[in-house]
Amino acid sequence: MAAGRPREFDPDEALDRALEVFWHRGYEGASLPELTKAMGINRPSMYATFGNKEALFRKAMDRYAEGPAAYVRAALERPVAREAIEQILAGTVALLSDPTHPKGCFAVQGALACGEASEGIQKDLADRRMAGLEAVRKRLERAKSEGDLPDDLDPENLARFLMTIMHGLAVQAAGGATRQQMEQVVKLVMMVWPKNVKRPDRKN
Amino acid sequence: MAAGRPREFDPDEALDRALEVFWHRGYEGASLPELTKAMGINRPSMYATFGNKEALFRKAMDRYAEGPAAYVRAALERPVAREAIEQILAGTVALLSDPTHPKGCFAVQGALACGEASEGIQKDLADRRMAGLEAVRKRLERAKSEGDLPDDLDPENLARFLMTIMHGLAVQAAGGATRQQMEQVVKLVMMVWPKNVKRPDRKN
DNA sequence: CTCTTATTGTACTCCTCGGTACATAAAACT
DNA sequence: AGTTTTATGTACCGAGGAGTACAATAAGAG
Repeated sequence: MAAGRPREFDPDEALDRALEVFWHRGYEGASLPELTKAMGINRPSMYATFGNKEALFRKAMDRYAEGPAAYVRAALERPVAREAIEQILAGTVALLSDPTHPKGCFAVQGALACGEASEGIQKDLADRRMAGLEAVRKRLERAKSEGDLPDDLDPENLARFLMTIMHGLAVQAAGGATRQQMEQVVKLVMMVWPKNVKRPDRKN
Repeated sequence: MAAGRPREFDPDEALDRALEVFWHRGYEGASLPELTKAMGINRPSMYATFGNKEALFRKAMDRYAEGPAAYVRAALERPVAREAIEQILAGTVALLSDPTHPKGCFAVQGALACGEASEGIQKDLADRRMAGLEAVRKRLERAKSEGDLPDDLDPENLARFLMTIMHGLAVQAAGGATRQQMEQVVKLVMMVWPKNVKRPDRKN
């Protein structure tokens, strides 16, 4: 089989650049000229490699989940629930205030409100956020079954509370809040989050 | 002075309709055809009355602050800080789950991320959110001076915590969260919010 | 009734958008 | 070598965006 002319760019790297633009501008606010310029390629190369703007955005979503947002999954693996939540919030603040990324959260500002043509993207992003909620909820269910969470607290409500904080911080960051300001909010949250029930080193 | 042909629509009502469209679609996602159709007028009438799309959006911002979002100001006038905060959160949930309005918060999703051309709008909306933060902060400063807030709590941090909850709820609502789900979050917040220090009826 | 003024509706303008045709270039295969 | 295959770059396409020119219309002023 003939292999043809080799590609002159790294698709993963180009995707990372595209993610940054979508992150900064949102799906609709990111134009193809701005995207391709950031990616360092021309338009036909983008279409040949990624399909179209929508497909590029979806691949950027995956990239975000596996890259910048991977800290959530990692944090949830902690044996003690309270530490998992603490680590999630620390990771959130770190990401939101990382000067090497656009301000805010890609999953929030990628397509929070949009024209009719982008409603599919909007829904998919909302589903991703919902998946995050589910992951936290499941982790808190586990904590409850392990006696790692007070009996009178509902994992679903607590998970939604945590997502509310995360998404609220994302809006603060988009509006220019500093790392210190967000850290203070997290500090308040952790002051009121249920204290450990089980010993840190007992299980898992 | 000759008065000319009379206007055939009510500007305030038309502005309300425009607000709903901007609320639903965001600044960039709202097209002029969709706007004017909802307003029940044609394009030249819109330009003659409001200036242009950007001016229309800014007037919609004012309308939002004085209308749907006016509950914040009202709540802050309550004599007891904890009741003020409770009322703000109740009002937030009520607004976010009001089926007569688009899902979510206009001030958050109006222009959270956008193209370069709309950055002025984006900044102005962020300033509005910041003004809300300032109003809450001032109210909590007052509470502190009145002995209505524990000494070890910083009004600024607490205010930002509250805004984080409000904006986080706005994202939840945009993603389809129900009134009940949001109420549960608020319940959790109020469980941990500092209890009254002064008597409810002493001052003011 | 006529003149003036301001709104209305249609039909445009120009611009940018996402997406693509097509010719050229650079590799592998025979 | 020549052929095949794939990527690149330019230059385009139709669609939809915001904004406007202009003629028609509806009131008050004289």
